[in-house]
Amino acid sequence: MGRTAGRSPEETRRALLKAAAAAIGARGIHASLDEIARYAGVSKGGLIYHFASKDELIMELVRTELATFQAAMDAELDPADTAPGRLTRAYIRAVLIPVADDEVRVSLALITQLMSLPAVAEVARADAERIDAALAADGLPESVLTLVVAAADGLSCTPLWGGAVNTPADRRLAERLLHLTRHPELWENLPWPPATSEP
Amino acid sequence: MGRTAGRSPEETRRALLKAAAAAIGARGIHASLDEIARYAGVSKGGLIYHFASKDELIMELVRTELATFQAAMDAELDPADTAPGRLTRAYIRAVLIPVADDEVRVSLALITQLMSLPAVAEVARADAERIDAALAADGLPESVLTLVVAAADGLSCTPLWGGAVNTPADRRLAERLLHLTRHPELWENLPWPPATSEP
DNA sequence: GTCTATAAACGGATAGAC
DNA sequence: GTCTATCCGTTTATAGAC
Repeated sequence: MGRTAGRSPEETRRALLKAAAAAIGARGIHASLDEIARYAGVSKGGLIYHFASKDELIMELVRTELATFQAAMDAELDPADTAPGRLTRAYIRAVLIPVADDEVRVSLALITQLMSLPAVAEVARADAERIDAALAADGLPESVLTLVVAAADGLSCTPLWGGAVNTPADRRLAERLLHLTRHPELWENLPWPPATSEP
Repeated sequence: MGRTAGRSPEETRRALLKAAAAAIGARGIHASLDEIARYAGVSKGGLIYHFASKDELIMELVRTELATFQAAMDAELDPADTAPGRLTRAYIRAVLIPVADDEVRVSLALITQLMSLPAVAEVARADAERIDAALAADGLPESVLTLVVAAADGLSCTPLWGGAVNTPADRRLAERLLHLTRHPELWENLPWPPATSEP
């Protein structure tokens, strides 16, 4: 798809990154340069002109993906919301945004494929740590934070196993998670049994 | 590792499947037959004797992995537990079993690598649907089921992003999830706001 | 039942034409 | 700035020896 003529280098680069995301998400990390290039409407030689190696293309793709999620979180941050948990609420909303069903699967497949490369895993780990630290400093009790983050992550990764996303039940749960971040005492004050082991 | 002589065909097959799981989990779906074979202590030719093609090896591996999870769930089913939610409790325990930290990452990497093959994705989807149906018939209110399954899934997939697993907070959450399956009214009777949209 | 040798295809990357 | 042609290493799979 896409023509060759009349495209700026920037546009070509973007087209190549988009093609790489689609190809790798659909066919795995070993989608060939030839495939990616053709999907972007350029030749393999043309791809190599823009990205010196496959590794370079992939690392750029990873940086783009991580930046995209960060941007989504920023966009979901409500400026009017200054209560504890505001960042956690943005995280929940950001994690559950891409409701375009099959898109989720491709996106998850992409990131997991990318994670199989050690260099990528390291970058992603550092990024995850950064987000975790920010969430931990968001003013919510740890027990509530653990719950809502785990549940949001769980909802977002069901397509990994082929499950459906964004069902009515999922949306209702997401709303309740958001509610809990505003009223953490609801969860904390439930009559929990005493912890079973370790002091 | 492992000698060639004095091994029954069944043992060799099992060794090859185990080697394939290790190699693919560690190095991706394109771990070569040569690597897998050497890891199992046989030659590439020997591998091909037992599995006619790489696809056949992989599909067998997938069937094995899915059966292993099912077996874990069965093992976690408490015969003395006849209350509603017994299957869900087994699911939560099974999902959170492999506490051997780095093992989780390899196992998750394996399944996501395998999922990049369409044939595998189809088999896994059918299996997930089967489990979902069983859980839905487990006698828990939908809202509680959705919560505990999502949270358990979320806990189990954090290593995907490089996060730690089985932290004290995680274990505490897991216990609370199990508790909720025995007392679903705790969750249901919380003062939730009315649903925001759709009738 | 397993191994060696080899065929056939494919992948990434380079050189240089246009 | 992009494409063609090509090299070279790797991979799957086969044929046939042991």
